[in-house]
Amino acid sequence: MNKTKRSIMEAAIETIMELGFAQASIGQIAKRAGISKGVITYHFPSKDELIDFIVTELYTDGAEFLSQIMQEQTASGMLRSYIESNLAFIRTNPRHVAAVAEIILNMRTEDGKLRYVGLNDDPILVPLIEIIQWGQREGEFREFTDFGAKVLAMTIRGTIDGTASLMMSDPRFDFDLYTAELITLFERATCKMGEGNHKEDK
Amino acid sequence: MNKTKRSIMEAAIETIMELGFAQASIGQIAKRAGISKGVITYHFPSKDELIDFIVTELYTDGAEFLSQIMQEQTASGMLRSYIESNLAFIRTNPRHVAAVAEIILNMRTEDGKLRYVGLNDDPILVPLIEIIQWGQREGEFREFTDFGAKVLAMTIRGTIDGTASLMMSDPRFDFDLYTAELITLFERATCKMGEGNHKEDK
Amino acid sequence: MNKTKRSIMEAAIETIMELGFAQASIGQIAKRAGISKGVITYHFPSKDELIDFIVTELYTDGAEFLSQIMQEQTASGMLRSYIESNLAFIRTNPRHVAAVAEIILNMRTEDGKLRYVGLNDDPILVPLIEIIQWGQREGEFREFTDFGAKVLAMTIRGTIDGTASLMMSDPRFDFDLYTAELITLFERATCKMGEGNHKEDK
Amino acid sequence: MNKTKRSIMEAAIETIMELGFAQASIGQIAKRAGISKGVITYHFPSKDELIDFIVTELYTDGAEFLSQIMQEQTASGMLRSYIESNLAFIRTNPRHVAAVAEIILNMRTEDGKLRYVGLNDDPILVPLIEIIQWGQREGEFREFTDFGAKVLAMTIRGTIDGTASLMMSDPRFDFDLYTAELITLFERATCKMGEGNHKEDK
DNA sequence: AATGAATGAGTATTCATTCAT
DNA sequence: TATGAATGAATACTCATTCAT
Repeated sequence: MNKTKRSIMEAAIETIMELGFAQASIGQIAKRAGISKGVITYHFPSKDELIDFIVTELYTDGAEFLSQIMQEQTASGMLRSYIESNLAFIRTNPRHVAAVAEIILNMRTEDGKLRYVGLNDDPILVPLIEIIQWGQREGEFREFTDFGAKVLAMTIRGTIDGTASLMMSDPRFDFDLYTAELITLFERATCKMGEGNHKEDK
Repeated sequence: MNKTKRSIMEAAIETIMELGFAQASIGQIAKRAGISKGVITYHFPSKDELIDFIVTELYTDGAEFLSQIMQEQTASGMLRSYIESNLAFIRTNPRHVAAVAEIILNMRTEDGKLRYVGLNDDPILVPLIEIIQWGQREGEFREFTDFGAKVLAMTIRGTIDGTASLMMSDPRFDFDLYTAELITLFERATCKMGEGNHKEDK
Repeated sequence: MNKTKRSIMEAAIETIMELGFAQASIGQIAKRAGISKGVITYHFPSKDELIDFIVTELYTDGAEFLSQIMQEQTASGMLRSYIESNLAFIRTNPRHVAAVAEIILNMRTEDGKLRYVGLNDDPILVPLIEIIQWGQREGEFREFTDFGAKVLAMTIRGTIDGTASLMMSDPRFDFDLYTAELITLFERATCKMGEGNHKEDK
Repeated sequence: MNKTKRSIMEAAIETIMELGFAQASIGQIAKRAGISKGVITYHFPSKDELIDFIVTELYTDGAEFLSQIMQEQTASGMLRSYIESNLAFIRTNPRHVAAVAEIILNMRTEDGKLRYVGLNDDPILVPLIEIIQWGQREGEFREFTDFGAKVLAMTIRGTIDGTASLMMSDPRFDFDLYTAELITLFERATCKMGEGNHKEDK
């Protein structure tokens, strides 16, 4: 919508990727946007609000993109869909995703505490844990303790969250292959023994 | 050996944990060490050298600690040993490990490039990849493409690397249970179908 | 043109004169300019660039001022003109000249070497040496070895360069008289014996 | 006499020559002397006293060396002797002389004023002025106003004072030739017309 | 005599923010 | 809307000096 705000956001993402969050000063962002510093503080009363805008924008995009996940009939289908759609979203804008990851890991409040909830915090893991527990109840997945389900969920989430920077650091990164490998990996990690997974990874 | 240097290192680790790498200024570190800023620059000519000291010290400790991994007869034993010993090392000094993770993710050179090789860089993954390929050759593990082995290695490494901050953010963190769960998870992810792993994780 | 840059330059000159180059900190300059330190680094990205600006500005002014020297018909006229115009230029802005002399004598690069070519370096002496050699060829001046011409040139240049600080340390300094005395002195030093210089110095 | 003090002085001179006065910190001096900083402050309660020692030592040496100047019968002989002996002294220890010149030009008191009297101050010029006025009274030299005599004295002194750094910046510097050229130059500048100085400087 | 450790004031520079135009 | 100027706090680092050993 607001063209200037978006272009500032793009420049900020570019700057964060290039210099890291801590070095992404308003001056550097303005330089990359080809505007003066004042323009930024005009559109974003404070730097915090610019950062917030970048994060929120990604979450809004993400929520929309990911709203169609939960239409699978089986838990393993759901897990596959979860991984596929998350990675697909990352693929649409890896720079934005990677920048927000940088922000989340580094942005702090005045008293030094992380400003955004960690990537491994419960609310984020809930959907995954629910998939796992559903699969277990249905007999599709192996046994999991509550803690085991959480550990798996964290592993999956952590792997997904690492994808964007992985993708950007390797120009020949094969996204489809990577997705297939991860799905295989986590299907193996969840399935019951003796009951092979017959799916042909796309 | 050198008491002051170690106490400065401890204070630096504490500061990085509390405020994050970017906010861990010499002033803040000195305050936590209960000394004046000058003492730090006396012992470490530049902040970079202090950071380097913190990183190197951990690597030295780690190299010693991990030197006894490779004594298993089977690939799955080796994988288990790899995970166990890495986590055990993290357990000995999670704050130091977490601080170094912060450093590696954030420390940059003047031109904005990451100063330390990323956690997912090949050299770090090599031992893991070799274990996986060995298990596959021996018929212990399932089939892996080269890329598949690398993806698994990255997943394992990423999960291990996330442990320290996980451990510190949760005071009731059950280390043994977490270790067992991860071993189970990755044994499942590697084993052949139909040939269950019968080991009861300790 | 740029008012603030010029006022910063003026304050810097004043500070260098008052405290010396080494003590002329950005803080002191800002204090004398009645502005905050930030203004200086806003207009001059680094202190070196401020210093460079001060030096270059003087050289630009000087080049313009001195461009009309070389219109005399005789070597002794030229020498007189050289001295007169150099001193006249110093008179226009002795503080600036004296400050730049301080800078040239003291400004060093990181490795400790003088940053600006010395006042006695060849390029600066060339015009003077040419005048002397011309006068000798024409039979106006006495005999000079190459080295003798250079020594004389250094003496003349050194005397001229010392004028600004001389002038400023003595409030009753008589500029015209000083100029006349120097011209007499160096005419005597160059002229052939027995052929008096009959000019009445202005 | 005191070996350590002298070696510290030598190191200080070396440091001042290499880095300039402003950068000649106690640390740098200690490094060049191969001792710890503490040794310096042990022997010299403050840096100022070290500097004073360096200056005083040179003046003591100089006073002794120059005490035999005034034994010439004529003013022009005296002038020649003055120049010769001053240059000869500089030749004995050009580094010390150059370092002290650096000190005199840069050392300041707390309030920013030059600590040592300038090189062009009256007391230093008095002997030279007396020689000139004597030569004029005796009819050996040309007419000089009081101010003219002072200007000449300043020129001579300035030229002599510049010799040390000149000498050190040029490894092929020919001291004897330089001395001869200066003597010729200033004899010409003082002599009456028509009464040539017939000496052929070697 | 000599040393290493420690201190605190001072340095240039970076930067988010404010403001007048 | 947009800009350039200005501010003041914070940063890493330097250094003369003090002190215990």
